[in-house]
Amino acid sequence: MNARFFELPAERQAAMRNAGLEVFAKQNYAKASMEEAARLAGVSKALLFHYFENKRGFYLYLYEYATGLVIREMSAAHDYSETDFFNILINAQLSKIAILHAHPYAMQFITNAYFEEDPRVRPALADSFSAIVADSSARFLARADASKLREGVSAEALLNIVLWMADGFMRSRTPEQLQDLDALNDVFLAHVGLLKKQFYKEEFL
Amino acid sequence: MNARFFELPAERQAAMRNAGLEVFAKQNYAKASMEEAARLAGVSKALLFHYFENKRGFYLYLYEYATGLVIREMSAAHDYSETDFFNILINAQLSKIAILHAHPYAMQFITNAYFEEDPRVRPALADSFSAIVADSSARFLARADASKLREGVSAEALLNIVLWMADGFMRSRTPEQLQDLDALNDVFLAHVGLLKKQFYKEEFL
DNA sequence: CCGATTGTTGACCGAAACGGTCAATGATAT
DNA sequence: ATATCATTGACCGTTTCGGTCAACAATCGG
Repeated sequence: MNARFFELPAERQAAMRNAGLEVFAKQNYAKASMEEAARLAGVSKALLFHYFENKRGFYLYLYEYATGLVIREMSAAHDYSETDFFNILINAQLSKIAILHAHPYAMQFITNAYFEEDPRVRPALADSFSAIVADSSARFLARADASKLREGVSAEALLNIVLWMADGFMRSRTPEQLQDLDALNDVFLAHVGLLKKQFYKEEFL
Repeated sequence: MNARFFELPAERQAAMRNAGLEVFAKQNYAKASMEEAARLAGVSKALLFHYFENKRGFYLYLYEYATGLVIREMSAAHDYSETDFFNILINAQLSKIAILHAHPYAMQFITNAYFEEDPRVRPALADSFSAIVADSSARFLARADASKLREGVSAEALLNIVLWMADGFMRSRTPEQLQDLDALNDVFLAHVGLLKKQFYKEEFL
């Protein structure tokens, strides 16, 4: 790619990046259109090809950008000293909410990349990132303090419930709801608080 | 449309329908391709146009089919005498699971149709179906017996949790997992059972 | 004020895919 | 044998695809 891209005003860079993340988040590599990305970014198609050698180069730059962004944001907010079951999950989910608020298409882009099979880009996509995500549940369960949970409550099952719920919650948000970060956090915290109240032994509430 | 379509062997009808539901579930009306639908159905594009006058006719037939299917399946399993909070939700979700098992793209097709804005089809899409879905939560809350819930538990909040969780659960299923209907039901029931155990007063367990 | 560099675009290219048509083929049933 | 009908490959004109390029405009160092 053309390194002069990074000399552009930040908003222009962001416009191209966000447009690219959007088209590749909504379709697979083959079907996503550079023309549409340019349209969404508000620049000419020729300009996109001026900064990125071709579709593949654009895609791979976005991949690097999105994975870097998510790893950075997720680990920045991570507190390794925290052991409370719900607090760990809440912190992780608040980070995800913040990412989705600031970069609505970055997560979906990464998810698509994980399943992307196009031979033009598949070999260039690392599995390291997916590997980190894959066993994050195991690492969570190893660290989270399950002793605060009421008798007979499976930590794995409760983790599933919270993760599925968080996923469903985020997906059911309208674009307007995604705009209001504080309201988003409040609603999520209120519901997870309800879970916590029922699943923790009384002495830990 | 050509009524002779219904004289075809059932598998052939299903192949065309499922292919159509798939392409319109994955893309909006404008971007979805009749060519791809034919490819997925394993028939020639000309045959599709033989049975459906044009893209619009195909889409509108699928809309009618999908909404009819979902309404039929959902109401067939519905028990109006049931008032238990969790049982109502479980029954509804088991119906959804069965639909998603048998017609993996019908639900997403309907969701897309709800947001479809293309002027060629938008005017022909009824809002009656969406209206039914929209206030189903209110009707549920009016009928469900919230008195079994522990002190201080909001029925609305718990409903959200279960719905979001069910949504996240279904979305995280792999295609292979979607194949095994019994296992699907078991996993879902186990998790919802865990919720029930914590949210119901002890005398109702 | 100059010329060189760089940001930006409209017009264009050949190829592919689009929605849609049609003549021809093959099967079936009377 | 004939009429009916399922089915398709080839084709139409149009649009969109990834990608290129010449040209214009802005900026900047001398």
